[in-house]
Amino acid sequence: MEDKHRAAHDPATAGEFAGESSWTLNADYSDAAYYFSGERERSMFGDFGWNHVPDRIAATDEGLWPSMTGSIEPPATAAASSYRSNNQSVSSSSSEDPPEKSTVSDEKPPEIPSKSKKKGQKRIRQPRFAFMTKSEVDHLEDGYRWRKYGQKAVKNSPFPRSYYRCTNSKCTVKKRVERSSEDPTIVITTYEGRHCHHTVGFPRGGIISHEAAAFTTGQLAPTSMSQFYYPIIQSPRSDINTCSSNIISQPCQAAQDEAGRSSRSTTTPASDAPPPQPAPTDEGLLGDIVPLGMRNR
DNA sequence: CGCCTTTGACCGGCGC
DNA sequence: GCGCCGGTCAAAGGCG
Repeated sequence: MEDKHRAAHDPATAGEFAGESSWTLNADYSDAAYYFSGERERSMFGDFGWNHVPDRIAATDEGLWPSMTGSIEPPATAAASSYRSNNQSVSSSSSEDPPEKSTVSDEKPPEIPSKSKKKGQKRIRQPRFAFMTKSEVDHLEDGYRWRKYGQKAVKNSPFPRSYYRCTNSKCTVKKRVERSSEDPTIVITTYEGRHCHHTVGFPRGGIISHEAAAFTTGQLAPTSMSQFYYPIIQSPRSDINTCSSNIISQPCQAAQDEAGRSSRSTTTPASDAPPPQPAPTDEGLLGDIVPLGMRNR
């Protein structure tokens, strides 16, 4: 009970409970989990213009997940530039989504230990999206490079939770990966924050549609969005709820800096990006999307 | 040599 | 106030 309550404001944990609890549809889609499955969800992707939504989603869309997380990446298409600009314009309206430690590298006094910086600074959650995928591997390929910075045992779960951070020093995006205690074949991935750079490798055939882009950038109304997705996470806590719609789009400063000084093609990975990855196999990429849907508590 | 993972410790939030 | 728990840090070691 307590855990469930805690889970209510913890998407990752919440996803874990998704299978046993119900969720109220919350307009706060900045902190929600989505689950897809079968033809219906496949059609959902279609509705969002995700061009390649094969049986195994990830097999084609390397940039899919980051996009879904709200860490929108400009599509490697003509629409890219327009959406980047949109993101930036939207970001200006974001009162939340402060750099948890993002721009810290520039702002944090070097003499202050990184740990102590958290003192007196209330942790402000960034928009998060959780997904459940059926996969043999824990760390699903999503087109970005991640560095593991922690692993913790999860209460009531035999499987540890891994914490990853985007390797881009200017990017604050994090993600948690854990396995469902109920179904070990299900990997729960929770993204937090927004990428401020391009994916390492772009998906073949485009990443995201206008609708999806709008969705992930918060430009698509939650009401309309809910027609296609099942946000199953509610965030009872005020600090999360209050950061709902206005934190959806907040490209980090680095993104704007890069955009300003770099004229690189949208298909060119960031400087920190390694060479394009070899053709991925199904395993290791985003696995089968697990159907969950909504339930009533 | 650089990047990454591992892992124990630490810190803050929250419930009781 | 205390204890639990999630999240993060950072040193150490491994790997290519």
